[in-house]
Amino acid sequence: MTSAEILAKHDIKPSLPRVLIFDYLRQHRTHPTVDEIYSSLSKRVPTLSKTTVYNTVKLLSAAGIVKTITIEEQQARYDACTDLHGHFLCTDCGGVFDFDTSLPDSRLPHGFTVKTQEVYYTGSCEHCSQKN
Amino acid sequence: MTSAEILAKHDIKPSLPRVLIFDYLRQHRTHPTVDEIYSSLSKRVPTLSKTTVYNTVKLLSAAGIVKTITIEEQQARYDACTDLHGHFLCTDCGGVFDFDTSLPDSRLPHGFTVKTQEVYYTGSCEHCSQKN
DNA sequence: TAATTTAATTGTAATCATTACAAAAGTGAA
DNA sequence: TTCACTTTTGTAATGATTACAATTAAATTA
Repeated sequence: MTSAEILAKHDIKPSLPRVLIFDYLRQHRTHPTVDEIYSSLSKRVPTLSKTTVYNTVKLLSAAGIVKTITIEEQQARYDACTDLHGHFLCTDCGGVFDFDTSLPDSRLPHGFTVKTQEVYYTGSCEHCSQKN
Repeated sequence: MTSAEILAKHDIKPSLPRVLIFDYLRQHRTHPTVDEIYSSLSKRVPTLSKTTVYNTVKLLSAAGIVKTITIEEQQARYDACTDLHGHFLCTDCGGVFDFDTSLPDSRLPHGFTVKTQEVYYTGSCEHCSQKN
């Protein structure tokens, strides 16, 4: 399914900036920050505003078609893959990697309603582990 | 074990501000922010600096006796309880609640070394679920 | 104890990600 | 075209965090 179709299905008008940003996230599974999205796209679309990137990732995240990754204090990252998987932050090189995971077995307090579930690990990636 | 003893055991000199801050976190299991810690303690210790709170929670977190909770974009929260449990952010009222959880069954890429593991859920707490 | 070194704390000033907001541009209907 | 509405943009705030230099406190040495 095209990005425009997915946006439309979620009642988001598939304007050019929105399609570009969503496309970028679907094609770059590196958990980019707003700055990375903006820097890459503004080369091809010089009129793009960073505010639009902020607005759009918030919109896509609220619609549930993009996940906001808050594994770092400094800035948020975004992921268009909403299938179940964990995120691993290498505190040496700063990279964020996917890993396979189940959901944990959780007992929530009574009456709580779940919207999102995230599994975050930190440590050292293979490359940085070897250097230490 | 007293806070001072725990600090000493981790080679952290138990200065007054450090003991106060660690004590505060051990007694207030509400996942306070730096601002909340500072506001509460500065009433009794007017000379306390917010920078010291930042320095100290970073120090305690690096020592592994405090967990940094990055479930929100806006600001970090801190938790002196390092036993296994999940954190639930109510996106309506902003509260952060503990819940019982196992660790998920994860397959990490080869060679990765794990330092911390976090399970974050978002949604609505019981109180806010009822209002909706 | 006094002098000296080292570590911890403080206050202020930056930094920088994010948001607020109002103006400009785009879109669609009548 | 004109009007109403939505989206985008640029700039200016906001606010959490960090950098840094100065002060204070603690530990060490003579």
